[in-house]
Amino acid sequence: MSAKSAPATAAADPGVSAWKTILELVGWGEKVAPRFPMVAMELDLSPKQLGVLWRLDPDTVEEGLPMREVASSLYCDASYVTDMVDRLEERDLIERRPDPGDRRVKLLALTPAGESLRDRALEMLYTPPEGFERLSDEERRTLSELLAKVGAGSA
Amino acid sequence: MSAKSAPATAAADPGVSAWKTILELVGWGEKVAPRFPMVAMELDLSPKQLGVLWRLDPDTVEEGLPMREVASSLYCDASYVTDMVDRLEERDLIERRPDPGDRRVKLLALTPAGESLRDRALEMLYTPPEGFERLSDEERRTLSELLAKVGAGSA
DNA sequence: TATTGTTATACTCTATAACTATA
DNA sequence: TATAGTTATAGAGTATAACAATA
Repeated sequence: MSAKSAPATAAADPGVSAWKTILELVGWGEKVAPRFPMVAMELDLSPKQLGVLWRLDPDTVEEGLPMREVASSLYCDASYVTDMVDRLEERDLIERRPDPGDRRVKLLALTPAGESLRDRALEMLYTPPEGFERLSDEERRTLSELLAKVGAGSA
Repeated sequence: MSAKSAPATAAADPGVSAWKTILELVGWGEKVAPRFPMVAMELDLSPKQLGVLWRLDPDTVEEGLPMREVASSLYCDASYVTDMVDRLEERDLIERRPDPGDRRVKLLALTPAGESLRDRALEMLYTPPEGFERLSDEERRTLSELLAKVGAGSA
C-alpha cells in the first residue's frame, strides 16, 4: 500500500467518495467555509459557546443540564465551561439554576433571549447547502433514507 | 413562522433531514466527536496546521503554494500563517522555497516527512464512519451519485 | 473519600498594526 | 504606490492545578 496507490483505491470505493463529498459540503474541504464556526461567528459566539446553547434544547432538557454534562459533551474542561457560562450569563442568554436533588450541581437553562438566539442558530445551521436544489423530490427522499441508515445510532 | 413550528416544518423536508444527518456524522451533532479536529489532535497538529498540510497536495501543487493563498484558503491572517509555517518547518514537515518569478513570494511545499504525515491524515479523514457498512454496494453507489450531484461545483 | 463547580494561572491560538523588501 | 511576508504585541480560547462546598 504505497502513498501513491492509496488515494486511487479510495476513489474507487463509492463509500469513500460519498464521505469525501460530505466533508466538502460541510466545509472541511477546500472551497467552502466550515459551516458550524461560520454560524457561530455571525451570531457573535465562539463555536464552543454555540455548542453550549445547542445542547440546551428546551424541548428535551426541561429542568436544565448539569455543567459537568455540558463539559463532557463538548470535549472541554469544566473550568472552561464555568468561564463560558459566565459570559453567556452576562449576555442574558442562559442561567444557572440550583439542582434540588444535589446542591453541588448547577443546572443550565436558556433564557427567552437564549432560546430565540438558539432558534436562529439552528435555522442557519440546518439550512442545506444550495446544491440540494439540484435534486428532485424523490432523489432527496432517497438521499435522506440512505443517510438515515448510515446515521442510525449515531444521529 | 413561530419558533415552535419551524423545526417541525424542517423535519418534514427530506433535504433538511438529510443535511442534519450529515452534520451528525461529521461531528457537529451531539454524539460524535468532530472529525477534523480529532484527526489533527491525534497527529499532534492544530486543526489549522492540518489545514496547511492538506492544501499542500504534492500532486497538484508541484512547485509549492504561496503563503498568501494558504492564508486566504484557511480564512486566517497572513501573520498567523508565518507562525504556523515556522513551527511546521521546525518539525521538518514543510519548507519555504523562493519563487523565481517574484522574490517577495515564498512557496510552501511538503518535505518527505510532511508528505507521509499528510498521507496518514487523509487516510484517517477519508475513512467513512462505521454506519456506511450498513449499506449494500448498490446503496453506496446511489448515495455517492446523489451526493456528487449535490456537491457539484463546490466539491 | 470522591465529585461539582470555581478561581487563579499559564499556555496556545489568532488577529491587528507597524515594518521590510520587492514589485 | 501596492503587495508578500515578518515582527511585535495583544487578545481570545482553553487547559491544569489548587480549592470550596457538598455528597
